[in-house]
Amino acid sequence: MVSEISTQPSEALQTAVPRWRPSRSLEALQELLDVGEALPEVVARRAGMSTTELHALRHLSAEALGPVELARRLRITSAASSGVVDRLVAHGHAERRPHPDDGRRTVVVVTDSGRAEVIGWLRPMFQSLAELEGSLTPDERAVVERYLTGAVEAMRTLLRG
Amino acid sequence: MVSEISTQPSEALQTAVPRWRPSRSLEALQELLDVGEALPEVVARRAGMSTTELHALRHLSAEALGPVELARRLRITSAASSGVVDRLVAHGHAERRPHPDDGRRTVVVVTDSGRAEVIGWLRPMFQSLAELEGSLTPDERAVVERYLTGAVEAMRTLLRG
DNA sequence: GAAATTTCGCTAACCAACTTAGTAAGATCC
DNA sequence: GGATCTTACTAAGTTGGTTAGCGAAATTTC
Repeated sequence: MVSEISTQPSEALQTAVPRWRPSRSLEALQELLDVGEALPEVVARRAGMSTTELHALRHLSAEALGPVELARRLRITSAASSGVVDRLVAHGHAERRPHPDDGRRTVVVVTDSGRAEVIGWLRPMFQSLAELEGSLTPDERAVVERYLTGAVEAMRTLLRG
Repeated sequence: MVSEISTQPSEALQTAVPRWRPSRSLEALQELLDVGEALPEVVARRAGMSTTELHALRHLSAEALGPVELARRLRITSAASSGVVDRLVAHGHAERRPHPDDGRRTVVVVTDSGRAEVIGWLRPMFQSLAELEGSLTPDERAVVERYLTGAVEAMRTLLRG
């Protein structure tokens, strides 16, 4: 074996990277975002569905929605959302019901199976996170909360810009 | 108009959700993960590439890698990675170079254009985040760091589990 | 040091899940 | 009450992943 991962095979191949010298917490945030992105994919595949379907279940678990509103939240087209709902229904994770007041609309409701699917996979994590939070003093919790909402704001700005 | 988002059209449609009563900071974390997931998609489309390509550029900006190692980090197959590198090269964002010591290997190196692409889009966010962090006292920063690494650990456990 | 095995990067064929485009039905607005 | 908008859907096309498998180079085994 030449080298495990030879990142510096020669000077010529190693370009001058204008490095951030990111602080530890910025690094931790990066890492958090990375696993945060990997996690739904892994969990979804484990549960035999696509990432989008898992997210749809998450949203629908909080409140019943129509396909169009679901599409907006998932940042996909309503055509795609239609297919997502089809697949959820096919797997018994959701049901379509007619909207009582509006003949055009459909209300997508999560079934117990769907809710179990979402909660079952994510509960251990939420438990750990709740514990982690429990280990903080109220003051510390306030600091964390301020940081998190600030980070969300920074990212949202870029999202809109 | 019947209602903006009619979430409770009737009692029959509103299923009994076994609600978390998530704490504020857990909610903030959820939100952070959500925008954290939305952001690469939006930025990538803006830059005219796929999410995977953007992530590839991010990894390659830190260090030059071969397609197989890149694939491992992106959690895709080496076949897919081959295509990712093809597209990056086609857009002038990366170059393939032969590995000096190992005739089988290729080293993928980011070009200036590729680096500009990544940094240009993400810099404003990192700047905001750096500012946010600057507004913390050293003690607070330590708290945040501890929380973030703890959260990463909790999620990583689920990832491996 | 030759043969067997592994690793790397790639191509080909296939497939899942998105997009765009467009339709019909019902609601809303002068 | 006719024009316009909204909702949900279908059909066709595109993108970007997968599995399978190949040749070349490196590594291990005998």
